[in-house]
Amino acid sequence: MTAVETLTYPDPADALELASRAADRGALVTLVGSCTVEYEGRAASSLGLGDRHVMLKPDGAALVHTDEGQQPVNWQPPGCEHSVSVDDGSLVVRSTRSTPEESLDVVFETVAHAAAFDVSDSEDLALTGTEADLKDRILDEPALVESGFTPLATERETPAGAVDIYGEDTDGRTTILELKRRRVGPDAVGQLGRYVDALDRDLHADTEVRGILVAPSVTDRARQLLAEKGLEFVSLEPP
Amino acid sequence: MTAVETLTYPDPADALELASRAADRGALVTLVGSCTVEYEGRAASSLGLGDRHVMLKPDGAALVHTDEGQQPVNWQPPGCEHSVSVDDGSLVVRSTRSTPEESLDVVFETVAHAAAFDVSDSEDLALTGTEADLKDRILDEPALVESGFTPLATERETPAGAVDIYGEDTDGRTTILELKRRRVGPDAVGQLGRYVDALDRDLHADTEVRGILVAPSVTDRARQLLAEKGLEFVSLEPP
DNA sequence: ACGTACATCTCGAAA
DNA sequence: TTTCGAGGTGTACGT
Repeated sequence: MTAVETLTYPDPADALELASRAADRGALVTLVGSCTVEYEGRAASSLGLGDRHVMLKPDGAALVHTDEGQQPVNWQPPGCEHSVSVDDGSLVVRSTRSTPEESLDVVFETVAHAAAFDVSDSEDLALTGTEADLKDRILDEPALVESGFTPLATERETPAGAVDIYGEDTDGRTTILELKRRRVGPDAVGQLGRYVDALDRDLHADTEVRGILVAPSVTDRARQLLAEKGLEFVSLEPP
Repeated sequence: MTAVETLTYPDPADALELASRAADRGALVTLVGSCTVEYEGRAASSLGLGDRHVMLKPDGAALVHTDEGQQPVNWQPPGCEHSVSVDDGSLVVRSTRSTPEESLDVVFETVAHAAAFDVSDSEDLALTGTEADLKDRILDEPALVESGFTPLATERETPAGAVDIYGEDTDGRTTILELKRRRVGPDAVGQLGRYVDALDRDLHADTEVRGILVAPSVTDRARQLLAEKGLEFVSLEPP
Protein backbone atom coordinates (compact mmCIF):
# COMPACT_ATOMS: atom_id res chain seq x y z
CA MET A 1 0.00 0.00 0.00
CA THR A 2 1.59 3.24 -1.06
CA ALA A 3 -0.79 6.09 -1.76
CA VAL A 4 -4.07 6.97 -0.10
CA GLU A 5 -6.08 9.95 -1.29
CA THR A 6 -9.11 11.20 0.55
CA LEU A 7 -11.65 13.97 0.09
CA THR A 8 -14.46 14.85 2.48
CA TYR A 9 -17.57 16.49 1.04
CA PRO A 10 -15.72 17.39 -2.16
CA ASP A 11 -17.12 19.33 -5.07
CA PRO A 12 -18.25 16.97 -7.81
CA ALA A 13 -15.41 18.26 -9.96
CA ASP A 14 -12.80 17.39 -7.32
CA ALA A 15 -14.30 13.96 -6.72
CA LEU A 16 -14.25 13.38 -10.47
CA GLU A 17 -10.62 14.38 -10.68
CA LEU A 18 -9.64 12.02 -7.87
CA ALA A 19 -11.64 9.12 -9.28
CA SER A 20 -10.35 9.59 -12.80
CA ARG A 21 -6.71 9.69 -11.78
CA ALA A 22 -7.19 6.72 -9.47
CA ALA A 23 -8.85 4.63 -12.15
CA ASP A 24 -6.05 5.45 -14.58
CA ARG A 25 -3.39 4.12 -12.24
CA GLY A 26 -5.36 1.02 -11.29
CA ALA A 27 -6.35 2.08 -7.80
CA LEU A 28 -9.43 1.07 -5.84
CA VAL A 29 -11.95 3.90 -5.57
CA THR A 30 -14.62 4.39 -2.93
CA LEU A 31 -17.38 6.96 -2.99
CA VAL A 32 -19.88 7.50 -0.21
CA GLY A 33 -22.89 9.75 -0.42
CA SER A 34 -26.54 10.22 -1.16
CA CYS A 35 -27.33 8.73 -4.55
CA THR A 36 -29.80 6.99 -6.79
CA VAL A 37 -28.97 3.74 -8.59
CA GLU A 38 -30.35 2.39 -11.83
CA TYR A 39 -29.51 -1.00 -13.28
CA GLU A 40 -30.51 -2.60 -16.55
CA GLY A 41 -29.34 -5.88 -18.01
CA ARG A 42 -30.25 -9.45 -17.11
CA ALA A 43 -32.94 -7.82 -15.00
CA ALA A 44 -33.66 -4.17 -14.20
CA SER A 45 -33.79 -2.25 -10.97
CA SER A 46 -34.30 1.20 -9.59
CA LEU A 47 -33.27 2.54 -6.22
CA GLY A 48 -34.36 5.91 -4.84
CA LEU A 49 -32.27 8.43 -2.99
CA GLY A 50 -30.28 7.18 -0.01
CA ASP A 51 -26.80 6.98 1.50
CA ARG A 52 -24.60 4.27 0.01
CA HIS A 53 -21.02 3.13 -0.29
CA VAL A 54 -19.76 2.60 -3.83
CA MET A 55 -16.59 0.63 -4.55
CA LEU A 56 -14.92 0.58 -7.97
CA LYS A 57 -12.26 -2.09 -8.31
CA PRO A 58 -9.38 -1.96 -10.78
CA ASP A 59 -10.59 -5.22 -12.35
CA GLY A 60 -13.82 -3.53 -13.38
CA ALA A 61 -16.07 -4.73 -10.59
CA ALA A 62 -18.49 -2.26 -9.02
CA LEU A 63 -20.31 -2.65 -5.71
CA VAL A 64 -23.04 -0.53 -4.17
CA HIS A 65 -23.57 -1.23 -0.49
CA THR A 66 -26.25 0.08 1.85
CA ASP A 67 -25.98 -0.01 5.64
CA GLU A 68 -27.57 -3.47 5.69
CA GLY A 69 -26.88 -6.91 4.31
CA GLN A 70 -23.90 -8.89 3.27
CA GLN A 71 -24.77 -8.52 -0.41
CA PRO A 72 -24.47 -5.29 -2.37
CA VAL A 73 -27.83 -3.76 -3.28
CA ASN A 74 -26.50 -3.26 -6.81
CA TRP A 75 -23.33 -4.35 -8.53
CA GLN A 76 -21.47 -5.01 -11.73
CA PRO A 77 -19.11 -7.95 -12.25
CA PRO A 78 -15.37 -7.77 -13.00
CA GLY A 79 -14.52 -6.81 -16.57
CA CYS A 80 -16.82 -3.83 -16.75
CA GLU A 81 -15.86 -0.38 -17.98
CA HIS A 82 -16.23 2.31 -15.36
CA SER A 83 -16.73 5.92 -16.32
CA VAL A 84 -17.00 8.77 -13.86
CA SER A 85 -18.32 12.15 -14.94
CA VAL A 86 -20.10 15.26 -13.78
CA ASP A 87 -23.51 15.71 -15.30
CA ASP A 88 -25.72 18.66 -14.48
CA GLY A 89 -23.59 19.35 -11.42
CA SER A 90 -23.86 15.78 -10.11
CA LEU A 91 -21.17 13.16 -9.91
CA VAL A 92 -22.21 10.18 -12.03
CA VAL A 93 -20.66 6.73 -12.07
CA ARG A 94 -21.52 4.55 -15.01
CA SER A 95 -20.39 0.94 -15.32
CA THR A 96 -21.15 -1.09 -18.42
CA ARG A 97 -20.37 -4.36 -20.14
CA SER A 98 -21.50 -6.38 -23.11
CA THR A 99 -22.36 -10.13 -23.25
CA PRO A 100 -24.67 -9.61 -21.66
CA GLU A 101 -25.38 -5.95 -22.23
CA GLU A 102 -25.61 -4.45 -18.78
CA SER A 103 -25.31 -1.01 -17.30
CA LEU A 104 -25.22 0.44 -13.83
CA ASP A 105 -25.71 4.13 -13.15
CA VAL A 106 -25.07 5.81 -9.83
CA VAL A 107 -26.02 9.48 -9.61
CA PHE A 108 -24.83 11.29 -6.50
CA GLU A 109 -26.89 14.08 -5.03
CA THR A 110 -24.06 14.76 -2.62
CA VAL A 111 -20.65 13.14 -2.28
CA ALA A 112 -19.71 12.87 1.37
CA HIS A 113 -16.46 11.06 0.79
CA ALA A 114 -14.20 10.07 -2.07
CA ALA A 115 -11.04 8.00 -1.72
CA ALA A 116 -8.48 6.11 -3.76
CA PHE A 117 -6.29 3.26 -2.52
CA ASP A 118 -3.32 1.69 -4.24
CA VAL A 119 -3.86 -1.83 -2.98
CA SER A 120 -1.73 -4.82 -3.87
CA ASP A 121 -2.46 -8.36 -2.83
CA SER A 122 -0.46 -11.35 -4.02
CA GLU A 123 -1.76 -13.83 -1.49
CA ASP A 124 -4.21 -16.61 -2.27
CA LEU A 125 -6.85 -17.74 0.17
CA ALA A 126 -6.13 -21.12 1.75
CA LEU A 127 -9.50 -22.73 2.39
CA THR A 128 -10.18 -26.07 4.06
CA GLY A 129 -13.37 -27.94 4.77
CA THR A 130 -14.47 -27.99 1.14
CA GLU A 131 -15.87 -30.80 -0.95
CA ALA A 132 -12.38 -31.36 -2.37
CA ASP A 133 -11.12 -32.04 1.16
CA LEU A 134 -13.91 -34.54 1.71
CA LYS A 135 -12.90 -36.24 -1.55
CA ASP A 136 -9.27 -36.49 -0.43
CA ARG A 137 -10.37 -37.92 2.87
CA ILE A 138 -12.31 -40.69 1.13
CA LEU A 139 -9.54 -41.46 -1.36
CA ASP A 140 -7.14 -41.75 1.58
CA GLU A 141 -9.42 -44.10 3.47
CA PRO A 142 -12.20 -45.56 1.25
CA ALA A 143 -13.40 -47.78 4.10
CA LEU A 144 -14.92 -44.65 5.66
CA VAL A 145 -17.62 -45.02 3.02
CA GLU A 146 -17.91 -48.78 3.16
CA SER A 147 -15.62 -51.68 3.88
CA GLY A 148 -14.28 -52.95 0.58
CA PHE A 149 -15.09 -49.87 -1.48
CA THR A 150 -12.43 -49.22 -4.12
CA PRO A 151 -12.23 -45.82 -5.84
CA LEU A 152 -11.29 -46.17 -9.52
CA ALA A 153 -11.67 -42.63 -10.81
CA THR A 154 -12.69 -39.10 -9.85
CA GLU A 155 -14.65 -36.71 -12.01
CA ARG A 156 -15.53 -39.62 -14.29
CA GLU A 157 -17.65 -38.39 -17.16
CA THR A 158 -21.15 -39.72 -17.78
CA PRO A 159 -23.78 -38.49 -20.26
CA ALA A 160 -25.34 -36.67 -17.30
CA GLY A 161 -22.18 -35.01 -16.05
CA ALA A 162 -19.09 -35.87 -14.01
CA VAL A 163 -19.33 -38.26 -11.06
CA ASP A 164 -17.43 -37.19 -7.95
CA ILE A 165 -16.00 -40.64 -7.19
CA TYR A 166 -16.44 -43.72 -9.39
CA GLY A 167 -15.48 -47.16 -8.06
CA GLU A 168 -16.69 -50.59 -7.12
CA ASP A 169 -17.83 -52.25 -3.93
CA THR A 170 -16.48 -55.40 -2.33
CA ASP A 171 -18.59 -57.51 -4.73
CA GLY A 172 -17.19 -55.74 -7.79
CA ARG A 173 -20.42 -53.83 -8.35
CA THR A 174 -20.07 -50.39 -9.89
CA THR A 175 -20.61 -47.82 -7.13
CA ILE A 176 -20.60 -44.05 -7.48
CA LEU A 177 -20.42 -41.37 -4.80
CA GLU A 178 -21.87 -37.89 -4.79
CA LEU A 179 -20.11 -35.76 -2.18
CA LYS A 180 -21.48 -32.76 -0.34
CA ARG A 181 -19.66 -30.78 2.30
CA ARG A 182 -22.84 -29.96 4.20
CA ARG A 183 -26.33 -31.21 4.96
CA VAL A 184 -28.19 -31.76 1.71
CA GLY A 185 -31.70 -31.52 0.37
CA PRO A 186 -33.57 -33.04 -2.55
CA ASP A 187 -31.40 -31.39 -5.20
CA ALA A 188 -28.36 -33.51 -4.36
CA VAL A 189 -30.43 -36.68 -4.56
CA GLY A 190 -31.60 -35.65 -8.01
CA GLN A 191 -28.02 -35.12 -9.05
CA LEU A 192 -26.91 -38.55 -7.86
CA GLY A 193 -29.98 -40.12 -9.44
CA ARG A 194 -29.14 -38.63 -12.83
CA TYR A 195 -25.63 -40.05 -12.72
CA VAL A 196 -26.83 -43.50 -11.69
CA ASP A 197 -29.46 -43.55 -14.44
CA ALA A 198 -26.94 -42.42 -17.02
CA LEU A 199 -24.44 -45.11 -16.03
CA ASP A 200 -27.13 -47.79 -15.84
CA ARG A 201 -27.99 -46.96 -19.44
CA ASP A 202 -24.39 -46.52 -20.56
CA LEU A 203 -22.93 -49.66 -19.03
CA HIS A 204 -26.08 -51.79 -19.39
CA ALA A 205 -24.42 -54.32 -17.10
CA ASP A 206 -26.37 -57.19 -15.60
CA THR A 207 -26.26 -55.55 -12.18
CA GLU A 208 -27.50 -52.07 -11.42
CA VAL A 209 -25.15 -49.27 -10.45
CA ARG A 210 -25.10 -48.35 -6.77
CA GLY A 211 -25.34 -44.67 -5.87
CA ILE A 212 -24.22 -43.39 -2.50
CA LEU A 213 -24.73 -39.85 -1.26
CA VAL A 214 -21.91 -38.89 1.11
CA ALA A 215 -22.63 -35.86 3.28
CA PRO A 216 -22.80 -34.89 6.96
CA SER A 217 -26.59 -35.39 6.95
CA VAL A 218 -29.73 -35.22 4.81
CA THR A 219 -33.15 -33.63 5.18
CA ASP A 220 -36.25 -35.80 5.61
CA ARG A 221 -37.42 -35.16 2.07
CA ALA A 222 -34.02 -36.04 0.70
CA ARG A 223 -33.97 -39.28 2.68
CA GLN A 224 -37.38 -40.17 1.32
CA LEU A 225 -36.23 -39.45 -2.23
CA LEU A 226 -33.15 -41.62 -1.69
CA ALA A 227 -35.38 -44.52 -0.66
CA GLU A 228 -37.69 -44.06 -3.65
CA LYS A 229 -34.78 -44.14 -6.06
CA GLY A 230 -32.99 -47.00 -4.33
CA LEU A 231 -30.04 -44.81 -3.45
CA GLU A 232 -27.96 -44.91 -0.29
CA PHE A 233 -26.54 -42.46 2.21
CA VAL A 234 -23.34 -42.44 4.24
CA SER A 235 -22.73 -39.77 6.86
CA LEU A 236 -19.28 -38.23 6.55
CA GLU A 237 -17.88 -34.74 7.02
CA PRO A 238 -14.96 -32.91 5.49
CA PRO A 239 -11.88 -33.12 7.77
CA MET B 1 -25.73 11.49 5.68
CA THR B 2 -24.50 13.66 8.48
CA ALA B 3 -21.07 12.85 9.86
CA VAL B 4 -18.01 11.57 8.07
CA GLU B 5 -14.84 10.85 10.00
CA THR B 6 -11.60 9.99 8.30
CA LEU B 7 -8.07 9.13 9.37
CA THR B 8 -5.12 8.53 7.05
CA TYR B 9 -2.32 6.27 8.28
CA PRO B 10 -3.57 6.57 11.88
CA ASP B 11 -1.95 5.06 14.93
CA PRO B 12 -3.72 1.82 15.85
CA ALA B 13 -5.01 3.54 18.98
CA ASP B 14 -6.60 6.34 16.97
CA ALA B 15 -8.11 3.92 14.49
CA LEU B 16 -9.50 1.93 17.41
CA GLU B 17 -11.00 5.02 18.94
CA LEU B 18 -12.71 6.01 15.70
CA ALA B 19 -14.01 2.50 15.03
CA SER B 20 -15.30 2.04 18.56
CA ARG B 21 -17.19 5.32 18.62
CA ALA B 22 -18.58 4.68 15.15
CA ALA B 23 -19.80 1.20 16.04
CA ASP B 24 -21.48 2.56 19.17
CA ARG B 25 -23.53 5.07 17.23
CA GLY B 26 -24.43 2.60 14.46
CA ALA B 27 -22.19 3.98 11.77
CA LEU B 28 -20.61 2.11 8.89
CA VAL B 29 -16.87 1.63 9.37
CA THR B 30 -14.23 1.08 6.70
CA LEU B 31 -10.62 0.13 7.27
CA VAL B 32 -8.00 -0.18 4.57
CA GLY B 33 -4.52 -1.52 5.07
CA SER B 34 -2.13 -4.41 5.04
CA CYS B 35 -3.57 -7.29 7.03
CA THR B 36 -3.93 -11.00 7.52
CA VAL B 37 -7.31 -12.71 7.74
CA GLU B 38 -8.24 -15.91 9.55
CA TYR B 39 -11.66 -17.53 9.44
CA GLU B 40 -13.01 -20.54 11.22
CA GLY B 41 -16.53 -21.90 11.24
CA ARG B 42 -18.46 -23.82 8.59
CA ALA B 43 -15.05 -24.12 6.94
CA ALA B 44 -11.69 -22.57 7.76
CA SER B 45 -9.44 -20.23 5.83
CA SER B 46 -6.19 -18.37 6.12
CA LEU B 47 -5.02 -15.39 4.12
CA GLY B 48 -1.49 -14.02 4.23
CA LEU B 49 -0.43 -10.41 4.38
CA GLY B 50 -1.85 -8.10 1.73
CA ASP B 51 -3.76 -4.86 1.20
CA ARG B 52 -7.51 -5.15 1.73
CA HIS B 53 -10.62 -3.10 2.32
CA VAL B 54 -12.65 -4.06 5.38
CA MET B 55 -16.24 -2.91 5.84
CA LEU B 56 -18.13 -3.27 9.11
CA LYS B 57 -21.86 -2.66 8.80
CA PRO B 58 -24.10 -1.58 11.67
CA ASP B 59 -26.22 -4.72 11.19
CA GLY B 60 -23.21 -6.88 12.06
CA ALA B 61 -22.07 -7.81 8.58
CA ALA B 62 -18.35 -7.76 7.83
CA LEU B 63 -16.74 -7.75 4.39
CA VAL B 64 -13.09 -8.13 3.42
CA HIS B 65 -12.40 -7.12 -0.17
CA THR B 66 -9.22 -7.45 -2.18
CA ASP B 67 -8.53 -5.51 -5.37
CA GLU B 68 -10.16 -8.26 -7.42
CA GLY B 69 -13.49 -9.97 -7.72
CA GLN B 70 -17.05 -9.12 -7.02
CA GLN B 71 -17.15 -11.33 -3.95
CA PRO B 72 -15.38 -10.58 -0.68
CA VAL B 73 -12.41 -12.84 0.00
CA ASN B 74 -13.70 -13.25 3.56
CA TRP B 75 -16.84 -12.12 5.29
CA GLN B 76 -19.23 -12.51 8.15
CA PRO B 77 -23.02 -12.38 7.75
CA PRO B 78 -25.36 -9.83 9.38
CA GLY B 79 -26.03 -10.41 13.05
CA CYS B 80 -22.42 -10.85 14.07
CA GLU B 81 -20.71 -9.12 16.94
CA HIS B 82 -17.81 -6.93 15.91
CA SER B 83 -15.03 -6.11 18.29
CA VAL B 84 -12.10 -3.85 17.47
CA SER B 85 -9.03 -3.78 19.65
CA VAL B 86 -5.32 -3.16 19.68
CA ASP B 87 -3.25 -6.22 20.36
CA ASP B 88 0.53 -6.17 20.50
CA GLY B 89 0.47 -2.81 18.74
CA SER B 90 -1.73 -4.05 15.89
CA LEU B 91 -5.30 -3.11 15.13
CA VAL B 92 -7.43 -6.26 15.30
CA VAL B 93 -10.98 -6.70 14.09
CA ARG B 94 -12.82 -9.73 15.36
CA SER B 95 -16.30 -10.69 14.22
CA THR B 96 -18.11 -13.66 15.71
CA ARG B 97 -21.46 -15.37 15.79
CA SER B 98 -23.03 -18.54 17.10
CA THR B 99 -25.31 -21.01 15.23
CA PRO B 100 -23.12 -21.76 13.58
CA GLU B 101 -20.10 -20.89 15.66
CA GLU B 102 -17.99 -18.73 13.37
CA SER B 103 -15.22 -16.23 13.83
CA LEU B 104 -13.34 -13.87 11.56
CA ASP B 105 -10.10 -12.21 12.59
CA VAL B 106 -8.43 -9.40 10.70
CA VAL B 107 -5.03 -8.32 12.00
CA PHE B 108 -3.66 -5.13 10.49
CA GLU B 109 0.06 -4.70 10.05
CA THR B 110 -0.59 -1.12 8.98
CA VAL B 111 -3.79 0.85 8.78
CA ALA B 112 -3.68 3.15 5.78
CA HIS B 113 -7.17 4.49 6.23
CA ALA B 114 -10.00 4.40 8.73
CA ALA B 115 -13.39 5.99 8.24
CA ALA B 116 -16.87 6.11 9.71
CA PHE B 117 -20.05 7.04 7.85
CA ASP B 118 -23.47 7.75 9.28
CA VAL B 119 -25.48 6.34 6.44
CA SER B 120 -29.25 6.14 6.31
CA ASP B 121 -31.22 4.46 3.58
CA SER B 122 -34.98 4.05 3.69
CA GLU B 123 -35.45 3.12 0.06
CA ASP B 124 -36.26 -0.37 -1.14
CA LEU B 125 -34.90 -1.75 -4.37
CA ALA B 126 -37.48 -2.04 -7.14
CA LEU B 127 -36.45 -5.04 -9.22
CA THR B 128 -38.12 -6.39 -12.35
CA GLY B 129 -37.36 -9.34 -14.56
CA THR B 130 -37.60 -11.89 -11.75
CA GLU B 131 -39.35 -15.23 -11.65
CA ALA B 132 -42.24 -13.55 -9.85
CA ASP B 133 -42.66 -11.24 -12.84
CA LEU B 134 -42.72 -14.24 -15.18
CA LYS B 135 -45.40 -15.79 -12.97
CA ASP B 136 -47.53 -12.65 -13.12
CA ARG B 137 -47.14 -12.56 -16.86
CA ILE B 138 -48.46 -16.11 -17.18
CA LEU B 139 -51.32 -15.56 -14.75
CA ASP B 140 -52.30 -12.49 -16.78
CA GLU B 141 -52.23 -14.39 -20.05
CA PRO B 142 -52.17 -18.18 -19.56
CA ALA B 143 -52.42 -18.75 -23.33
CA LEU B 144 -48.76 -17.72 -23.53
CA VAL B 145 -48.02 -21.17 -22.16
CA GLU B 146 -50.65 -23.03 -24.11
CA SER B 147 -54.07 -22.30 -25.52
CA GLY B 148 -56.64 -23.45 -22.99
CA PHE B 149 -54.32 -23.63 -20.00
CA THR B 150 -56.08 -22.59 -16.81
CA PRO B 151 -54.09 -21.70 -13.69
CA LEU B 152 -55.81 -22.91 -10.53
CA ALA B 153 -53.21 -22.20 -7.84
CA THR B 154 -49.72 -20.91 -7.25
CA GLU B 155 -47.25 -22.33 -4.77
CA ARG B 156 -49.47 -25.39 -4.45
CA GLU B 157 -47.94 -27.81 -1.97
CA THR B 158 -46.98 -31.33 -2.93
CA PRO B 159 -45.06 -33.94 -0.90
CA ALA B 160 -42.01 -32.90 -2.93
CA GLY B 161 -42.38 -29.16 -2.42
CA ALA B 162 -44.41 -26.26 -3.78
CA VAL B 163 -45.34 -26.10 -7.46
CA ASP B 164 -44.91 -22.69 -9.12
CA ILE B 165 -48.20 -22.83 -11.03
CA TYR B 166 -50.79 -25.59 -10.75
CA GLY B 167 -53.61 -25.83 -13.26
CA GLU B 168 -55.25 -27.83 -15.99
CA ASP B 169 -55.04 -27.95 -19.74
CA THR B 170 -57.85 -27.60 -22.25
CA ASP B 171 -58.72 -31.31 -21.74
CA GLY B 172 -58.98 -30.91 -17.97
CA ARG B 173 -55.70 -32.72 -17.40
CA THR B 174 -53.70 -31.62 -14.39
CA THR B 175 -50.77 -29.53 -15.64
CA ILE B 176 -48.03 -27.97 -13.55
CA LEU B 177 -45.48 -25.34 -14.49
CA GLU B 178 -41.97 -24.83 -13.23
CA LEU B 179 -40.79 -21.30 -13.98
CA LYS B 180 -37.24 -20.07 -14.45
CA ARG B 181 -36.24 -16.54 -15.28
CA ARG B 182 -33.26 -17.64 -17.35
CA ARG B 183 -31.86 -20.51 -19.42
CA VAL B 184 -31.94 -23.69 -17.38
CA GLY B 185 -29.92 -26.86 -16.98
CA PRO B 186 -30.66 -30.36 -15.69
CA ASP B 187 -31.41 -29.23 -12.15
CA ALA B 188 -34.64 -27.51 -13.11
CA VAL B 189 -35.80 -30.62 -14.98
CA GLY B 190 -35.15 -32.67 -11.87
CA GLN B 191 -37.20 -30.22 -9.83
CA LEU B 192 -40.16 -30.39 -12.21
CA GLY B 193 -39.84 -34.18 -12.36
CA ARG B 194 -40.03 -34.47 -8.58
CA TYR B 195 -43.24 -32.43 -8.46
CA VAL B 196 -44.85 -34.42 -11.28
CA ASP B 197 -43.93 -37.73 -9.65
CA ALA B 198 -45.26 -36.57 -6.30
CA LEU B 199 -48.57 -35.44 -7.79
CA ASP B 200 -48.89 -38.59 -9.89
CA ARG B 201 -48.61 -40.58 -6.69
CA ASP B 202 -50.76 -38.22 -4.63
CA LEU B 203 -53.65 -37.80 -7.06
CA HIS B 204 -53.40 -41.30 -8.59
CA ALA B 205 -55.78 -40.14 -11.28
CA ASP B 206 -56.36 -42.21 -14.39
CA THR B 207 -54.36 -39.74 -16.47
CA GLU B 208 -50.80 -38.71 -15.74
CA VAL B 209 -49.92 -35.21 -14.66
CA ARG B 210 -48.35 -32.97 -17.31
CA GLY B 211 -45.22 -31.04 -16.39
CA ILE B 212 -44.11 -28.00 -18.34
CA LEU B 213 -40.85 -26.19 -17.84
CA VAL B 214 -41.26 -22.51 -18.69
CA ALA B 215 -38.00 -20.63 -19.27
CA PRO B 216 -36.29 -18.56 -21.96
CA SER B 217 -34.35 -21.64 -23.12
CA VAL B 218 -32.84 -24.95 -22.01
CA THR B 219 -29.44 -26.61 -22.42
CA ASP B 220 -29.07 -29.73 -24.59
CA ARG B 221 -28.75 -32.01 -21.62
CA ALA B 222 -31.81 -30.51 -19.99
CA ARG B 223 -33.78 -31.00 -23.20
CA GLN B 224 -32.73 -34.63 -23.30
CA LEU B 225 -33.75 -35.13 -19.68
CA LEU B 226 -37.12 -33.55 -20.40
CA ALA B 227 -37.67 -36.06 -23.22
CA GLU B 228 -36.66 -39.00 -21.02
CA LYS B 229 -39.09 -38.00 -18.31
CA GLY B 230 -41.91 -37.12 -20.68
CA LEU B 231 -41.87 -33.49 -19.66
CA GLU B 232 -42.45 -30.48 -21.87
CA PHE B 233 -40.86 -27.10 -22.48
CA VAL B 234 -42.29 -23.72 -23.37
CA SER B 235 -40.03 -20.79 -24.17
CA LEU B 236 -41.05 -17.66 -22.33
CA GLU B 237 -39.14 -14.78 -20.72
CA PRO B 238 -39.93 -12.47 -17.85
CA PRO B 239 -41.38 -9.17 -19.09
C1' DA C 1 -34.37 -22.85 14.28
C1' DC C 2 -34.68 -25.75 9.92
C1' DG C 3 -36.25 -26.59 5.06
C1' DT C 4 -36.88 -25.13 0.43
C1' DA C 5 -36.01 -22.61 -3.70
C1' DC C 6 -34.53 -18.11 -5.99
C1' DA C 7 -30.52 -15.19 -7.44
C1' DT C 8 -28.70 -9.55 -12.19
C1' DC C 9 -26.38 -15.46 -7.85
C1' DT C 10 -20.50 -15.58 -8.47
C1' DC C 11 -16.68 -18.46 -9.49
C1' DG C 12 -13.76 -21.85 -11.64
C1' DA C 13 -12.94 -25.61 -14.77
C1' DA C 14 -13.68 -28.07 -18.86
C1' DA C 15 -15.33 -28.84 -23.43
C1' DT D 1 -18.28 -18.99 -25.30
C1' DT D 2 -21.28 -22.11 -23.06
C1' DT D 3 -22.12 -25.66 -19.66
C1' DC D 4 -21.88 -27.50 -15.30
C1' DG D 5 -21.60 -27.81 -10.44
C1' DA D 6 -19.61 -25.86 -5.95
C1' DG D 7 -20.20 -22.26 -2.53
C1' DG D 8 -18.22 -20.64 4.46
C1' DT D 9 -23.01 -19.38 -1.17
C1' DG D 10 -26.80 -15.19 0.73
C1' DT D 11 -31.73 -14.08 0.97
C1' DA D 12 -36.64 -14.49 1.60
C1' DC D 13 -40.38 -17.09 3.13
C1' DG D 14 -42.18 -20.79 4.94
C1' DT D 15 -43.19 -24.27 9.14
